[in-house]
Amino acid sequence: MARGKIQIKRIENSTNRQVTYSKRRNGIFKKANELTVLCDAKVSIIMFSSTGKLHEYISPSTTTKEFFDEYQRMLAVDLWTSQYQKMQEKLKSLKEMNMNLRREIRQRSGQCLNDLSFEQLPLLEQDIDNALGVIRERKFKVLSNQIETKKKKLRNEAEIHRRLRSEFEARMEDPQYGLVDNEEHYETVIPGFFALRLQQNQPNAHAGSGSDLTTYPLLD
Amino acid sequence: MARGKIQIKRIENSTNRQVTYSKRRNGIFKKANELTVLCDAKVSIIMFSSTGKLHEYISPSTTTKEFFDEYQRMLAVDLWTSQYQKMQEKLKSLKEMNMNLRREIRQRSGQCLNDLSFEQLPLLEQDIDNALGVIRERKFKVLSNQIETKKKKLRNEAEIHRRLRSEFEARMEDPQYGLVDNEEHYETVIPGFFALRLQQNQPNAHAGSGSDLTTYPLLD
DNA sequence: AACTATTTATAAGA
DNA sequence: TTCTTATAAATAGTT
Repeated sequence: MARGKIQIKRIENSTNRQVTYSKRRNGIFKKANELTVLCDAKVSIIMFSSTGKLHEYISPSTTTKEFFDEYQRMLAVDLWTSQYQKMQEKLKSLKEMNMNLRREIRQRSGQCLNDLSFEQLPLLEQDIDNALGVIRERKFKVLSNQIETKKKKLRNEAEIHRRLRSEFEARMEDPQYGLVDNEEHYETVIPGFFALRLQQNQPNAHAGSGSDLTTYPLLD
Repeated sequence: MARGKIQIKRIENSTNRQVTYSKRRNGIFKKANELTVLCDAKVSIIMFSSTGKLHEYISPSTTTKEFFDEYQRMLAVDLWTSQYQKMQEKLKSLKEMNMNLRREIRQRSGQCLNDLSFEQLPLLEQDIDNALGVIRERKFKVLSNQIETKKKKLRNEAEIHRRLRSEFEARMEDPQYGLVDNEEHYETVIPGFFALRLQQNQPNAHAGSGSDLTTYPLLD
């Protein structure tokens, strides 16, 4: 529009196109702002250049979000139906799934058995019976492991005890040391030594707690 | 900008303002379209006049929704946070809930017991054991009810049988009727009569199916 | 809505 | 990108 008229068609020269884009963009934004002020209007302009760069103008005193909200309200066209509705469907199906899972748990807990048909009842019973077996087996295994571990520890400490005692007795016979208060000596060398001996006499005092159904002997 | 320069400030004359709005709006839309063509850009313009009227320009080859979507993507700013994000949080929490419920069911089925601590195992066992008791009780009750119902039916039909037989015998002695094929007569009066008699001899043929753990006698 | 004097936007060049 | 400037385009005020 200056120094020669131009045809309104794509500018093939890339640099030129960019320059024109920049100039005209500013021109439009300026006009938009003038319109806003002169006519007390609200204007939103968003543009993407051919290179994908984003530029926007928005009248002062408003935000793009407000603009879109108002736009939606005006047209009564929900631009977000697709995403929104999909989400709502997902939500609904999840809630339903949730409800079913809860019901299954309730039934497995022995509640709400009225929902079950006569045929389903024995199936549920059998299923839960199996599960109970598995869980008992598992509990037993875990307990056994713990017992095994404790037994090993015990053996280990008994061994330490034995060695200390023999060393102690050897020293008792060694005139280099003479007589000392044995028990105090022991406590100095291994703190908790006497507690250990006590423990040997009542080893399963705390084993098996947590279940009032089954108890297992700690030592065989 | 013609016939005299104007100040860029709100046009107080309402008619004038409207006219200017209209003229300049067209000017901007024209410029926007030129930009679209010349520079291969995409432009969206939305404006509200001071009277609240909506006008929009959108580059051909795109839609306002696409535009907003792209705009959101570009800015990584969620314009719909309020509606959208809340929903996403809800979705997330539901999914999590769902997962937990599934895990509980798995554990109640005897799977994934590794997730349980040593203390939880006996609690689960006890819980399931209780549930099993409830379910067995329930099963028994339902079975008992069914048995009770069948017994009543049976008594009822036996009574019908008894009455028919006595009526039949009374008629046999009545010379008015003479001799007839008794069984055919019976089938006509009560279809399934002979089947009923059969049933009386093996009443619990199908009772107790569905459970291989417990069976109950149909009659006491 | 049309006209037109004038302002403004801008294409091309620097 | 910015400045310059000749010129095209937009438009304020008028009809």
